[in-house]
Amino acid sequence: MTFVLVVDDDPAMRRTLSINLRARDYDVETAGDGRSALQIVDERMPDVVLLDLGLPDLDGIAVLTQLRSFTQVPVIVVSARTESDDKVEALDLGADDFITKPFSIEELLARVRATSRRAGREEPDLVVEVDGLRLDVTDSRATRGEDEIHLTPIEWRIVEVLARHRGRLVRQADLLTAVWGPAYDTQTNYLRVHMASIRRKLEEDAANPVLFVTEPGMGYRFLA
Amino acid sequence: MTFVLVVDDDPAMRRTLSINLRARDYDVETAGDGRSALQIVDERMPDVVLLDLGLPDLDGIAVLTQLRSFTQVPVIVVSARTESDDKVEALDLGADDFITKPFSIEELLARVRATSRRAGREEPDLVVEVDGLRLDVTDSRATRGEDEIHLTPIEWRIVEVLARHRGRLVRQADLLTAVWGPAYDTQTNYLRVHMASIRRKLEEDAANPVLFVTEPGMGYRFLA
DNA sequence: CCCGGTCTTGACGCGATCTTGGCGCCCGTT
DNA sequence: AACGGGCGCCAAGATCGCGTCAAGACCGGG
Repeated sequence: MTFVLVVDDDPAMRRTLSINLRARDYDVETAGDGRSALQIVDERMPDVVLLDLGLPDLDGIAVLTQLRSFTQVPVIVVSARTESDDKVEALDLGADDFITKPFSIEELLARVRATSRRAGREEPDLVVEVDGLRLDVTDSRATRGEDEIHLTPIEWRIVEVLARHRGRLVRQADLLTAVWGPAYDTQTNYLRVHMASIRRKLEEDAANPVLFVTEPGMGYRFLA
Repeated sequence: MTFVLVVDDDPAMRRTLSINLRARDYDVETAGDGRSALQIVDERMPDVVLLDLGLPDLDGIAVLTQLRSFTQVPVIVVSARTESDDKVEALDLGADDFITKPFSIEELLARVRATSRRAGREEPDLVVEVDGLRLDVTDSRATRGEDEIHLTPIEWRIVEVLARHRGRLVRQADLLTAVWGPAYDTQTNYLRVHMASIRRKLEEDAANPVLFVTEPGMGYRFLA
């Protein structure tokens, strides 16, 4: 998932952007001033930064300069001022794009897409290894030693959800909606059947599961 | 020296931009319509293209689409229309930046600098060799031993995407958007047909593919 | 204007995958 | 001891996804 940092001193703007970005499946963090923005970038390294120029403490331009001193993170500068000088300065300082308020959410999203696409962003794989078994969830690849293990799409989706909540209980309802969508039938045994085949493929001893354990009446849990 | 292609139907605009760009030591070529623009890009491969949307023959959007079908050259779209839809469309089609008329020459120059700077991180040639087969993706050339193998534009785009993610699973949706743009039809068999012809040309035994393997329900994977 | 290459679109068959219903076991409750 | 909920398991049938083929649309060049 793409991680976007929104830097703006106006809480309403932060809120609007957050809601819209999250609705498109972006992971969003916000900052209201330059210092916290720099800190967040340093700690969490976003995929894209939306940077408003009018900040209370540091000038946006100063933030950009400091950002560029330690990272190449893609930055889209947002500004109410349309003066050309601002744009020139921002772009020359290393901004990747520039957008003036007011703007449509669609345009912003398009610029975010374009920018993160250019940056060739790649998220690190979600990989789980336990004795011989290796599960690369993002790559949908499972191996035990040298042997490839083939999982079907549905099996991967189940494993993925469980792996993302590694160690924690995932309720049946959550698992069902995650894999089959919200319109699933409560009274099915989808899970029982598919969990069985997952265990056959991934467990050493499918009859005594160690990795994929069931919590009767509640759900399943992936131990790694 | 940076080589810029200016595409605009207004001779006065071409002239103004040329003068200003040349004054900054850019090498400039101009085109007044879409066809000649495409031809120039094909023959001389500029470092940056300034593309006006209002062209006499082809729509600027159409030019952009065609450009993107054979090159990743950085494109800055210039338009008099400020409607957000235009921007969204242009950016999603692969434009690198968007600027609306009227603009100051300084802003334009800054965007040109920013765009060509970004493009400057150039990638090494992508060449794959496996037994007799040699795929030079950057060059769009394929050979087996001494024999040239001809791939069509779409086939190259598919191969390119897969080769860039060599060994990793590329999901159908990603492949589709990479080749046909974001507005693809989910229920199509583009991929099936084109993968078939790619295999006929590149695999030793097309019926038992070794290089381009399919992961049913998920996507394709290029093994090298 | 025709022609060759390319891309799209629909249809079909086959194998993999998913669904569905039923059965038996374990275990806690009555 | 009987019962029932919850689960693993199985196997048959339905469905899906893919490769394949062929016909038509489209496009650029001669």
